[in-house]
Amino acid sequence: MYDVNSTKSIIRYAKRLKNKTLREACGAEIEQQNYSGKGKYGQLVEKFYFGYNPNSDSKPDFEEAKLELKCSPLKRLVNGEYRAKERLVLNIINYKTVFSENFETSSFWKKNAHLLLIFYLHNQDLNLLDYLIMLVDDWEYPSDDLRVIKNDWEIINKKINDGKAHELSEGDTFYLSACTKGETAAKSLRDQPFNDKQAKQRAYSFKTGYVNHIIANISQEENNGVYGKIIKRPSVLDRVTIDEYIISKFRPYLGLSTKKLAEILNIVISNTAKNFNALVSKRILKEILGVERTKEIEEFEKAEIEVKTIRVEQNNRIRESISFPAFDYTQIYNEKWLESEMKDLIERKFLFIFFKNDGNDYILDKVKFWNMPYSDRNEMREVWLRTKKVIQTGEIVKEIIVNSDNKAVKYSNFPKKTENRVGHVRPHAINAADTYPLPISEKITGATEYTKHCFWLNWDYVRDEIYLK
DNA sequence: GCATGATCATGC
DNA sequence: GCATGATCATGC
Repeated sequence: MYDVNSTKSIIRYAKRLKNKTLREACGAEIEQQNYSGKGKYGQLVEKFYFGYNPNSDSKPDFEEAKLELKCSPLKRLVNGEYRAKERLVLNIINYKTVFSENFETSSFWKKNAHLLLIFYLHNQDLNLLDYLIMLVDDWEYPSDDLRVIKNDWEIINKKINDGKAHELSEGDTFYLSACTKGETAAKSLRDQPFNDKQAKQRAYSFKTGYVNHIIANISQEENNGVYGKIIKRPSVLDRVTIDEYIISKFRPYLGLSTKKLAEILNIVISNTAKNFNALVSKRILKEILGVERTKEIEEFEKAEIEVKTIRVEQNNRIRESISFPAFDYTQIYNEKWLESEMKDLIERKFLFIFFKNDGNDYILDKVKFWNMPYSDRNEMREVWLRTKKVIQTGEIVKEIIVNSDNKAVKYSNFPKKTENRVGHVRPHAINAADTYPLPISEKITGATEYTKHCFWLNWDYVRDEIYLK
């Protein structure tokens, strides 16, 4: 089979799984398997392909070869490409011991310095024994990634040392994050060393964006050049962190108008677009950070950074609240908050680019990385729960009013801006006829679909908590 | 002036 | 053709 002392031998043996299913690759005994739960696939591979019993040791799975085995699902996009279905969850963070660790000697590094990765194509219609294994390879971190990951690890450790384990968020970090682990909030509470408050159990994980980068590397898709890097030389990150580096790149352009910036950076965009500033700022972002126009910013993709462009008026008023993508009513109906798309979204790291009105034009004013504090995420949870309730009851329409243009305007029961300091729900569609299906028919109208809506961050929240802070 | 519903240009 | 990242429009 393979030599447990030889990294090469293990990897070679693992690669034979490619283009097979577990049913094909393992003996008949796998048919009688009796494993369950989320890590089931990995357990089956360990037991029936590699022939050892799964453990939850602090050591790597292949101790002698210092290799940690990880199995993770892929999904297929409409255009036929493959992407990570979810983040890659690594070892659990033991709040009581990690605070005294150094990165180099940490439980994270001891276990995960060298990964053996098996990516299979998830398909909810199939038995998991019949999932097709698409990619198998080992993974060691490129030096620029490793610098970011080490800094991420230190950010997480600092928060635990500051007695803020309960406030940890995926948005605190770039590639390596502290993701929640466990079915329900109550079941997963743990003690932390420097605060009496219990904290949700969390595990180190690689963000989905970072896993996509690993996949692209392994399958050598990256050679077709979809990504452009900000960090050209990894040693840059010896002196500054990645966020400091990015902010410093903006500094020479602060105070310049969009018009001037477009001129300097040779950007031609018709100014009739509602997202004119956003398009300009995206282009500016790439020009300033030295990324080709046609390419995506690699570090932003890996860290799943949400870029938001904001116009600020002279009196600091921000005219518009901040939208997110339209949500799927049925999805929210079936989700729990902890596994919800919205929780994922607001736990992300944001890059806010503020343009301020100086009377004539909008001036590049402030550039700021931000992620939502713990208490505000809890408020957003209330907005989400209220939204879910409205969908569940089917009581969506509050009233329909015919306006002066003889058009019917629908008013909903979704959470309003006045109800919550942080966020609200409003339409986000091409027009009122642009809808998504409802899981429960609308009570008053009987409609089975409803105008697309999304969650918004309140404009005054953005002003007070992000722009002015 | 603000809350809330409606809508638009762009790019993939 | 549709999602995205926004801004516009109306009425109180």
